[in-house]
Amino acid sequence: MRPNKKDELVSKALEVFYRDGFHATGMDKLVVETGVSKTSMYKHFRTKDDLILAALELRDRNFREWFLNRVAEMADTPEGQLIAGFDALAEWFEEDNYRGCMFIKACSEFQEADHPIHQQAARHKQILLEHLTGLAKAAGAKDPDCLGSQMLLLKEGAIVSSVLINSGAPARDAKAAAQVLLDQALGHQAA
Amino acid sequence: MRPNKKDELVSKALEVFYRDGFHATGMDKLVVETGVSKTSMYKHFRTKDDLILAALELRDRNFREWFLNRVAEMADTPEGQLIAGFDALAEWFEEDNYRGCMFIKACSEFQEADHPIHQQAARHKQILLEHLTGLAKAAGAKDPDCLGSQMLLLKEGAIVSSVLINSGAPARDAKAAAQVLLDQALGHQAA
DNA sequence: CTTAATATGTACAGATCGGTAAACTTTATT
DNA sequence: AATAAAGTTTACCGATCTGTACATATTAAG
Repeated sequence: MRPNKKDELVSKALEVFYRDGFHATGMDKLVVETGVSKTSMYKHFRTKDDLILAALELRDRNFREWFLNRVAEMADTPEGQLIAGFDALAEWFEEDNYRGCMFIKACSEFQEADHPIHQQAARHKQILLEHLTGLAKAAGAKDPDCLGSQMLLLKEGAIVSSVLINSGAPARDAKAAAQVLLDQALGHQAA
Repeated sequence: MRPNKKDELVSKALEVFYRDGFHATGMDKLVVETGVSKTSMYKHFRTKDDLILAALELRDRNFREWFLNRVAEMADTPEGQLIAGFDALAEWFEEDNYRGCMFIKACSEFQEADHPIHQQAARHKQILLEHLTGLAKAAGAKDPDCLGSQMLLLKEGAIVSSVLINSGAPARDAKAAAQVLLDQALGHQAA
C-alpha cells in the first residue's frame, strides 16, 4: 500500500465533514464514504477529533495555496491583490459544492476557546490576517493592521452572507467596500 | 402551572443550545438543564427540531428587540444609528456568555438550504438586512441596497472574527470601516 | 519463501441518541 | 369534592455513537 492510503482517507473525510458537518458525520458513515475500514482509521488516528484536525490541516493548506495562487494570477501589486481577493471569493462562492468556510463551521461546532479544533481554526484565520496585513503594509496603508483586519472582516462577512442568502452577490458588495476602504487608507480621494 | 412552563423551557433550551451547540445538546441534557421532564417536552414539541425552531424564534425576537432599543438609545438619526449598531455589537461581544451569532451557527449545523432551521436563520438575517437598508435609504445613501448589505457584511464579519480571535476588537475596526463607507455613500469627503 | 507491515471484515462493548408508553401526582376550574 | 389538564417518574425501544478485539487478507521487501 505505497500510494498513501492515509492521505486518501483524510482527503475523503475532509469532503464529508465539509459537506455534512462534524457532529453529523459518524465514523461509520466515513467507513462507507471513504472506503477505508474503521480499524485502519483508528490505526492512523487515535480519535475522531484527531481525524478532524488532520482534515482541517489539509483544508488549511489547500485553501491557502488555492487562494494565494489565484490572487497572484489576477494581480501583481499589493493593492491589486487586496482587491483581487474578493474576485477569488466570488469564484469560490460559485462552486457547485460551496458550503461556506470550514473553519467558521468548526468554531461553531467546537466552541470552547481552548479546544484544539477551535484553536486550529483560529490559527488559519490568523495566518490569513497576517497575509492581508502584510499586503496592506506593502501597499502603503496608513494603518495596515486596521486595514488588514477590515479586509478579513469583509471576507468573512461575505462568506457568511453568501451562505445565508444562498447567493454570490455579497462578494461584489464586499469588493466595492474594500475598494473604498483601500482608497481611503492610501489617501486617495473618493469619487 | 399557569406561569408559562413552555416558555420557560424554550428560554432555558435556548441558553443550552447557544452555549453547547445543537447537535452536541441531547434531549437528556435538556431534561437536566431545564428541569422539564422529557415527556413534557415532547408534549409541547413533536421533535427536537421543533424545539430548536422555537428557540431560534425566541432568539430572533430577543436579539432584535435588544439591538433596536440599544441603537435607538445611542442615536436618533439614520446615519447615527447605522454607526451606533457597531457600538451595540461591541457591548454584545463583551458579555460573559458571548458565543457568537446563534443563526450563523444554526446554518453551520444545518447546511441544506431547504432545511427549516436554515431557512429560519436566513429569515433573521433578511430582516436585519431590510432594517439596515431602510436606514441607509433614510440617510440618503446613493445606493441604499449596497450600503445596507455592506453594513451587514461588516457586522457578520465582526461577529465571526470576534469569536475566532476571542476579542472585541473587530467591532472597532468594523465601526471605522462603516464610517468610511457611510461618508462615501453620503457624498462626504474623506479625511 | 518468509517476514513484517498494513490493510481488511465482523463482531461487539458501553454510552448516548431521539422518541414513546404507562402509571402517578400536581394544579386550576367548576 | 370532582374533573380534566398539565406535569412528573421510570422504564424502555431501536438506532447510532465512539472506540476496540480478533482473526484474516494483502502487500512490499529481504
